[in-house]
This record gives sequence, structure tokens and C-alpha cells, in this order.
Amino acid sequence: MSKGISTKPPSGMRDFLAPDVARRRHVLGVVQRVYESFGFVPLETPTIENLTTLLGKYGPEGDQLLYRLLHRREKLARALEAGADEAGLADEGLRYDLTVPLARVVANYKDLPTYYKRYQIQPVWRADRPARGRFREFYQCDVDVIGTQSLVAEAEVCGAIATVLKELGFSDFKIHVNHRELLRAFVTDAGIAPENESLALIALDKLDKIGRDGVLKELGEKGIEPAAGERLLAALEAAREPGALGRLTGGEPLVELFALAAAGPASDHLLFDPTLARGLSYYTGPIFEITCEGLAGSLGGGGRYDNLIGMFGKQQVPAVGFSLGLERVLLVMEERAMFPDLGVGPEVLLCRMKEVPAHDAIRVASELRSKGVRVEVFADTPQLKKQLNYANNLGAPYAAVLGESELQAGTIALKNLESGEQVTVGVAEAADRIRSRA
RNA sequence: GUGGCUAUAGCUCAGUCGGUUAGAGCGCCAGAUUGUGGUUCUGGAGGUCGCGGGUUCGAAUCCCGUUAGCCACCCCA
Repeated sequence: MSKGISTKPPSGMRDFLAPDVARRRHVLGVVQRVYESFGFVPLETPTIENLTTLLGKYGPEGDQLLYRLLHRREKLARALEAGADEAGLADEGLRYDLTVPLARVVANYKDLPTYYKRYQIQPVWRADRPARGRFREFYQCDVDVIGTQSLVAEAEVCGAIATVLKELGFSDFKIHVNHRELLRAFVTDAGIAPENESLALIALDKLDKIGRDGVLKELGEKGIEPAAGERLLAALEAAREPGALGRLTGGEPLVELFALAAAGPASDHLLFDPTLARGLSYYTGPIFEITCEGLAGSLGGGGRYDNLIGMFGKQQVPAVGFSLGLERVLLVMEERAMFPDLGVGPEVLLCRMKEVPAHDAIRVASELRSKGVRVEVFADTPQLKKQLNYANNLGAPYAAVLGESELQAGTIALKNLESGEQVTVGVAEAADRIRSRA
């Protein structure tokens, strides 16, 4: 505030103080445990990827949102001298998601198992405009199954995601399911030119928000004939009828997926949604998106991408994945007060009277720590009330006082800050009492 | 990228029709005699009113610009 240097983190990026970190770790712990219980193994990849890896995988909007890194030193000077444009000034970028790096890894390590199930929990970066629940740096929690076209893979990734959400206490989430081929068939059957397919899909995606007339209007603005738009909407509305999926040509894979998933944790949460489109261009088969009450965007999304890995080499390898957005989950959990008590900070603050040498406090703290207690030693020796007040503000459940008399007797005065009770006991008993919250 | 709203103390905000030294609550710091917190009481620190320009005798207040943040779209996780 004083010298005019902004102390805020960059737009769309955040600092996490202790309570934030505790909540994030709580969620990540559940995610990791559940993913591992489904047999997924961890992967971590670099923050930075070559632009050749990233570009052309996400569609034109995605490419625009990439954080690009300028050439360094002489290369930059040469590029500037040569009058390079924006694209020519950068050669690397921050990863935009975890799926494309995974595809690169699979193409790069030819000795990976034929079936590779990996999970990955890392931040990604998008130069998007920040909004509620949307950041420029955020964590994705991905599970992917590489090497099979079996719908068992879809059922398993949906099951893993559903299990995580249930264990965190969600009950009202829906996993919307659609199929890229099904969507394509809707569009072409309606008589819409293939080049307008993605435009039509984006308009369709808003059916719930802007309604039938709104979608028709938007289709019209994009140059799609009203008659074709009507046919498309009529077909989709028919597809939304209960049981319609089984009668649709091309609906078989989803019928099978629903049957498989019915045996797993996602069973009550899957929902066929013929209007679900999804923007990322690499999806080829079933696509997913998770919604829940009170959240405009999604908690996560995914789908099958059988052609992506092949973009990095000669070999086509089928794959399907699902990604959970950590900050979306946190946002909803915070609003709904879904967090249990997350103990952070020391369990006991060791206070010391002026006449006690500091090394005695350090020794006592070490003894307590060796018995499994989280201990903070108060560094200074102001009035005891200040030390206790600090312990109180920390939220520590106990304070311990080490004074002349305790030092002589080999004890500490252990005070329960909630009840106010105080006992003078040996270090071992103090540790027992703290751990049992006596 | 589009539309709207906001910007005053660390936080949440008040500030009349343009008028003199810009306020409150919370928080913070210090006290209310010896080694005991939460409650109470007293005192204190902390502001170029986002930034730049304009109108005016006079601007936190009106006008223009700018930056940042928020909300709704778009898109996404």
C-alpha cells in the first residue's frame, strides 16, 4: 500500500494460507486415495511444454488461451530482429491441461504397458478472464485409461469420479453423458453442413439456459437455415424422452455404457444428455460433464479421445479420461459448509517464563514431539497473558507453561484452552493427555 | 471477447446539497501491580478517499480518461 508496488498475486492466481491449504489437501487426499483404489498409477509432467506439443489440440479458442514463453536471450534477439510475429517469438508454453501432456508421454515411452491407467494431479494455466470458480492457475485431477476401446474404461473413470464426489459428501451431482458420433449424426441428419457442425453444437449446448427460441435465434445468426434448426431441435427433444436412447441409431455404445456403469458407483448419477457438446476438439466418442446445483459451470468433464495420441507418432492408441476441477469442488464445498474440522497448526504452544533458559524449552518441545505431538515453542518471553492469547488466536487446543518451578520438578503446566482446566504433569503424561484431548 | 456494477483504514462499510481537521464496527498494538487466554474497560497506531486529468473559491462527493476487482454472458475445470 505504501510504495505503489502491487502486493496482489497476478490476476486469476491466488495465495493459499493455512486454512486454504488444509481444505485443498483434504480434498486432494480423498482424490488420490480413491484414484489409487481404482488401480491408477501417478504421473507428473513438466509445467512447460513445447508449443508444438500444445498447439492444434484444443481448437482455436484453446490456442488463444495458452500462456506462451518468449524465446530466451540470443534467440529472442534474433527473432525480434527478424521481425517475428507473436507466434514466432515463443517456442514453449505452460500446460493447458493434463490430457495432452499424457498423450505426449504415451507416444514418447513406447515401453509403457499396453494398458496404462494413470492419474495426475497438477496445476494447469489458461489465459482466460477470471470469474467465479474460474482461475488462470488451477488444479485438475485427471484419471485416464490408455490402450482399450472397451467401454469398461469409460465405466471405470466415471466410477472413480463418482466415488470421489460421494466420499467428499456430494449426493446431488449429475454426470451428463453424450457421444460425439451421435451428435454428428443429429447435425448431418438435420441437413446442416458439416462445417457448421461446431457452431450448431455450441448453440445447442445452451438449450437449458436460453431455451428453444434462443437456440433457434442463435442458429439463425450463425447462418443455419431455420428449417434445419427446427429439425435438429425436434430430433434432440425426441432424444430426451425417457428410453429414447435405446431407439437411436448409434446409441448402442451409450446403452452399453449405462449398463456397465449401473454395476458401479456412478449408477445413480449418469444422465443421457443429447445436448451436451464440449468444446475441446480432441474428443471422438463418449463425452462427460459433471454438474451440480448452484454451480453455473461444471465440476469436471472428460471423454474418449482415440486420435490424440496418434498425433504425436505413427501409432494410434485409444484412450478415455475424466478430469475433476479442484477449485470447482472446493467452491461448492465451501458454500455448503461440507468440510469436517481440519486440525491445522500446533496442538500445544509451549510458553516459557523469563527465568527459564530457551534451551530447556527446546528440550521439552523435542520430548513432546518425539511422542507424536505437534508443538510450537514461543520464541520470546513476554507476559504470560500475551503468550496464552497468541495460543488462543492460533486455535491451539492446549498451552503448556514452563516456569522455574516446573523446570525444577521436571514437569509442565498443561492447560486445556477450551475447558480452562490446568494440570501440572510430566512430559510423557502431557503428551498422552494432548493426544487423547483430555 | 460482450454487457453491467464497484473502488474510502488490515477487513466490512458509512460519509447528507460539493464546504473547514474523513468516520464506525471488527482486527492490530499498549495499559487495568507479581506466572494464566476467550469477556469487559481505557488509550493508541493506521488513509495522498485506486490512479491521472478537468470543472469550482473549495472535490471522497460532479465530469472525462485509465487501471483493478466483482456479477452476468461466452467458454471452460
